[in-house]
Amino acid sequence: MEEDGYCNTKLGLGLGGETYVPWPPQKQKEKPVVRLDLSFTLCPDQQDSMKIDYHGKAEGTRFRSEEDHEECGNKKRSDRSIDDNSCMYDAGRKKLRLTKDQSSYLEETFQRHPALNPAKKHALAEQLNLKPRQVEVWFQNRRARTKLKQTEADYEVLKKCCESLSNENRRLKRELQELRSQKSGRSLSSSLHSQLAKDGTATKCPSCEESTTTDQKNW
DNA sequence: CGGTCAGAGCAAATTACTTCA
DNA sequence: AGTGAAGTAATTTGCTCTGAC
Repeated sequence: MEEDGYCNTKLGLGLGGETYVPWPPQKQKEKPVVRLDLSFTLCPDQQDSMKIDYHGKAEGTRFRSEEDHEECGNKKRSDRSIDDNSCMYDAGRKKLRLTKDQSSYLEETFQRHPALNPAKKHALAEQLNLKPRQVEVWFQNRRARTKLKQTEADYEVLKKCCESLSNENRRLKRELQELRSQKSGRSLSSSLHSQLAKDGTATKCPSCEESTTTDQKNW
């Protein structure tokens, strides 16, 4: 994207090869000139890579099909990273550790607004002396961490909910068991009768007699 | 106007490196 | 000093969306 400054990258790549090709290509049918790998055989050490943007990819460039990457110099899709990130580090992947200041500033920015637009990305990158790609990756990973944390939290809530429902279920089953045993021992009816005899206020529901038998079936 | 393509962004999964107990 | 686990930067893959042709 031009606003991302990758237009320059593409021009720069052209310099590494034979002939200059204007960007964008005049005709869509013309094969795009891709010499990214050749242009980046020399890799600066990490210190330098912090200063210079070596993103060879027009950021986010994707080969959409096998034909596509054949057209682009037989590069498999799995080789993209080499070109795309154009050897951010030496052949062996070295991992940059963000400083506390960088991390906390990114975190602060993320808390304010988790979305990242190109302008913000570049501003942050410049501010923190990082590459825009690094800022982008940080935000992607940060969103993934947030989501993971949320999933874990949700899981805990659901687990607790499940536990309490299970407990409630057990309690109700026990209660039901007790009621059944009381009924079968007629303890329920006798206690009811004695209660009636005592205060004489309760009136007996006419349906009770029959419901006793039907309830038994339903349970 | 609909189809195609390239470019960009993102999520998810994975890898690989660093740090720390 | 060696090691495994945890954290995280970076990569890969696949998908969607958008704009140009």
